Amino acid sequence: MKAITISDVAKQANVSKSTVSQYLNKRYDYMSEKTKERIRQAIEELGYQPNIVARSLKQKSTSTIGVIVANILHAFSTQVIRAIEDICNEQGFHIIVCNADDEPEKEKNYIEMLIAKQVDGLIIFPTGGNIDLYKSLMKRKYPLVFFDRVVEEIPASTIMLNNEKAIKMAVDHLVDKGYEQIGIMTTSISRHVTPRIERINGYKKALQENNLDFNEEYISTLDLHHIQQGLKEMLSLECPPQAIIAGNDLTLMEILKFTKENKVSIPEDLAIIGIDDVSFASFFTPQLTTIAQPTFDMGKRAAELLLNKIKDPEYQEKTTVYRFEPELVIRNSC
Amino acid sequence: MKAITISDVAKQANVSKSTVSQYLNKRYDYMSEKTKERIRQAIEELGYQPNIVARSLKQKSTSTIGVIVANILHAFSTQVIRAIEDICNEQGFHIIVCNADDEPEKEKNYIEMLIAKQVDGLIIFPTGGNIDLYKSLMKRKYPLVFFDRVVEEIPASTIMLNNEKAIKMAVDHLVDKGYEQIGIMTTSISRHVTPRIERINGYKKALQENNLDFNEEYISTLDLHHIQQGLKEMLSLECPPQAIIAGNDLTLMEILKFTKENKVSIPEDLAIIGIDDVSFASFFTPQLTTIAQPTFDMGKRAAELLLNKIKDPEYQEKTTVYRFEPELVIRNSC
DNA sequence: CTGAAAGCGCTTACAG
DNA sequence: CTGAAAGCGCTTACAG
Repeated sequence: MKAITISDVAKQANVSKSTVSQYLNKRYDYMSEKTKERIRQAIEELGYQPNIVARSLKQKSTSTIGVIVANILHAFSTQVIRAIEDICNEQGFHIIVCNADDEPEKEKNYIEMLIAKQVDGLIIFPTGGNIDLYKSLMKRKYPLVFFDRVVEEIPASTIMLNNEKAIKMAVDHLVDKGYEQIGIMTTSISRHVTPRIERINGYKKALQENNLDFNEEYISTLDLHHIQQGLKEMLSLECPPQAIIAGNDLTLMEILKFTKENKVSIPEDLAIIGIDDVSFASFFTPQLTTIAQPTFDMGKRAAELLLNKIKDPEYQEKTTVYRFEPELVIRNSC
Repeated sequence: MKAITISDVAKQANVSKSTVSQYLNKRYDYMSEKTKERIRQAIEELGYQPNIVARSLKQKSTSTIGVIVANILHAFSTQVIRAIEDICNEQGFHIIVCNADDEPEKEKNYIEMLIAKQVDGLIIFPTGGNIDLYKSLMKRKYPLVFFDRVVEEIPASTIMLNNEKAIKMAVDHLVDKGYEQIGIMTTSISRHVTPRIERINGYKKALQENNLDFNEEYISTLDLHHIQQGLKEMLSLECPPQAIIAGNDLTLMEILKFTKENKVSIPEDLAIIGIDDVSFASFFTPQLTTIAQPTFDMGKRAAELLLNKIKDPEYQEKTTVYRFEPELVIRNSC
């Protein structure tokens, strides 16, 4: 079974390929009704479907964008992808999603592969490990939007949560509730991942603003599988924290596993507030107070920005970092 | 900034395009070391990247497969996608993921779009609403694997959970624990979604095998946003069930929301067992007993099957429906 | 060991 | 109102 091409349609309809192509692209300017009808019929009879690869080669545009997330295990990534997909779908774009697993090497391969596949633009949660590559993309004016992480030196549009505000909301809420020894846990910052850094800095600032003492031992930045151990140590301090801020969903889940196994009751023994509004927050026992990110809006904006850049290469944005506001969802875990 | 093409490289290296192409495709058979080296250098100096769109047009293969899930909100879908991606990545394939939202119309558009984009094969969680289209794919021998849903009349390879066994494990476990009034809730079966149908049937069978009475009122198949109401009604029966089987993760979450809001305690007032091992099962209070699906293996198999078919169009499989075995994870909710 | 030529399936500027 | 021709960037069978 050979594929049907535009030539077959042209032959069947007794017109030239050019005319069929005009028809397909709805450039009917001067096309006679009869011709249109003949082509329509031929297409139907043959079950013709245009080959988009051929069109892409000629037009130098694939109507496809690449999305490279740092770690697909965070529910945050999934939600953002969903939002991006929604917007792209409305505009006839497809997305190819890749998961860099926080490894610069994988990220590099994916970027190169996606470019070779001629995607029209890229949304990247950058690992931060490929500065030269990012730079060359910028120089080539490749449509590019960064997500969730700022890369110093690279003036690409970047979608971010207002992380300092998020932490400040968490600290302020805990203070309101009467807590003074407040700890923070998040996943490793060895690669200087922006949100984690900003959350730690925001934490220090917020303590100051509330005139609370800062205690280095109340900060933990560990790999996922060391978090439970880290929490154990923090709780064994002479003066352990009364409340913990979980820096993201996976960290929160590790903390909850620990409290469950060790019968630490929330919030009596330990108050908890998490960043990222996890799916089970509302029916967990106790119901979990969280700082929600506007994931859908953030993904939507990233997609819109990128599509604008793709459609108009001269498109100039005003700012380069777009900050989104977090929301405090008060429940019962603190 | 014009893109660098194979002609530029050829010129720079003082060889023909053919030779560069041979080099790129590692057909070094008789290529002299000197030529190789010159080409290598030219590529490096120019920063050349092959245009895969052009190659695809010529080779009639895009090294890309399409995955259309019925509903991306089920964690099951996400996990399966992850597994598919892992396998594809190993073999140099990319995936384009689409979400049909359980709407046949959307599914149809996606299938046609993906074919127009010349994907090499398709993994579909079929809505069941496009029989003719599925048939035409089969006739054209388009590499195709169905997932999670059987479509009668279409003899495509299909990856399935052993749903009857899953339910039987759930019922048996509940019976072991002394429960006799066992209900089941799942999302709507109006479109004859296989797993839901099989789960309901398996439920009836399992009751019989355990010599339990069957009560029509203990079966609920409702849209997600009516589940809480449905549960309320079931619990208001004169003789309400003592245990409920949740047919999937989203159903389980609705049930848990209800029990939380109405202070129904688990398992004292109501025992619960869920199909799909939700992320919070191990640290929920009480810890949730579930029937886990081997999602990773299932996704992996789907990808392997499809890739085999793509590589060898004559590839003949033995069976057409592949059943995977569920696993009972005993915790404390029943 | 390497090159010239044809062709993949489209689109588009131009001619008539 | 419609068609012939060139070209997008590759690959490949064949010739030498």
